[in-house]
Amino acid sequence: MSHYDDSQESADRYSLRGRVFHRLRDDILSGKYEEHDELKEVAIGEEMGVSRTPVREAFRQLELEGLIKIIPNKGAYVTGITEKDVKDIYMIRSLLEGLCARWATEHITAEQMEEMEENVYLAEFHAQKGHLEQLAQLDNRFHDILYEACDSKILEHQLKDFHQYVLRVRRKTLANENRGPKSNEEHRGIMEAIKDKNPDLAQELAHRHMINAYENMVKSGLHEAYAHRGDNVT
Amino acid sequence: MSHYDDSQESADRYSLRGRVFHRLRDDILSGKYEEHDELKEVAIGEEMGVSRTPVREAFRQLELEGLIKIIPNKGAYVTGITEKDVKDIYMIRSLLEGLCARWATEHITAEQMEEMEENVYLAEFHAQKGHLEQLAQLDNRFHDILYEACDSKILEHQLKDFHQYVLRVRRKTLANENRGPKSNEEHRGIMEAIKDKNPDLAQELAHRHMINAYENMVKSGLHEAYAHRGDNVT
DNA sequence: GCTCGTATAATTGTATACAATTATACGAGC
DNA sequence: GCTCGTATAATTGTATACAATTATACGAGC
Repeated sequence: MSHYDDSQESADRYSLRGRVFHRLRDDILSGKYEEHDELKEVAIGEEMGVSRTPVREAFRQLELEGLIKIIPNKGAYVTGITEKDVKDIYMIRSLLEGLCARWATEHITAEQMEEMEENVYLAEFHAQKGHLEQLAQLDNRFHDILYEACDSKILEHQLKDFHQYVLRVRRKTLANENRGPKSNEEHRGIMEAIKDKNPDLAQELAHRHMINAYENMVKSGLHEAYAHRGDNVT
Repeated sequence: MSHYDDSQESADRYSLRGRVFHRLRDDILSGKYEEHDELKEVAIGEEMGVSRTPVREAFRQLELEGLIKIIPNKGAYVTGITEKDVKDIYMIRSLLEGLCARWATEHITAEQMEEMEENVYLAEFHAQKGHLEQLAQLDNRFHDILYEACDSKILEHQLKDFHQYVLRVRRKTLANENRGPKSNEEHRGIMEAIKDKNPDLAQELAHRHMINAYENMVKSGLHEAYAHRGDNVT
């Protein structure tokens, strides 16, 4: 559990180990490697043109991130994520997003408030135009702003971790054609509650927002999962 | 974020790397190494009689656990934990312990229920006798039972992680002489709510229990912190 | 005395060699 | 054809050598 650094940044991108780590992470999250796939040190090393040492170190990190499981003397295997795991994560997230919105109400800066408003208005525009790709990106950004605004390294890290983890089961854009605009309406509600300095309402709306996102995901069939990056699920 | 394995167990204890990892972890949590201390690969290696390779791999793991920060080409430094971090963790935990108690109400097994009851009765006995050490251990065990009973690998792992992390700021037993019995009374309430299959009450009580634990900790001065392992803070 | 630059030492980063462990191939025996 | 055991190959675990980077010592110049 790394509370102090964004796991995104912690493993530096410039050392060989950092590059191996990030690339393997992307490959797992994007679905290039699937559950139960075995990752072999030499094969990965040759593929990326490095020796086993940085690969091994990257493996240790991936294991703690929960993306692979290392069985001593045997090998490294890509881990899966069950539907129950996804549900649990969304339930946990719904509570923590609520807390985050509450704290954001108390700690948001003028600049962050500004960007959040802009985000909502811009998203409304793209929703009308049917620009799903932009909508998805604004959705992600909305949550990042919220996480930063809560002014808690610990909570921010926790939520980003969960969000990242859930990327693995993102569904195809199709399912989100209906959700996109509705999601943005909910963002507007959260944004206005924060602007009005109403922590109770902000918490409640952010909480519901996450539950709605989950229910929508289930309804549109999360099962065959594992889809494109950049999709909009929040 | 490792959702799939208890970080306790994931790094196997039998490889050199695993041993180095666990020993360094204990040393940091117990306060042998303090904030900003630098960990040098060769020094640690010599001290434990191993080469740099396992030490380096252990370092990568400790970094993701948030216990050290590695600055590329420079060194590994023990990270600190601020009072705000502790507060944030307790607020987050209070929500998640509530959720955990709710889920436990729905999923607890007969054996777990049995052990939980036993735990509460035994703790009451030790509280009357003034056995602080036993009380502390039963307190820890109570929470572990709760975590296991919620039947969610994700939530269980999350809560254990937080609990472990907070060990770093545990205060001396003294401060808990009053808290011990009170804490056990609260455990009894949670236990009975679970037994009565009352999820709302269980959630609320577990939530409050954690907030009370935090407030007690603050009242008795968490500041000069860093104390004995096995103390009772929940 | 202070600042700066350079030489040297210390330290981390990476590759590789060898040991230990596990997987695979394949034939003996039934 | 099936089971088992052994030889061989493949793979991971650990130590170590060398490269690259950073820290330290120390003297020149002001």
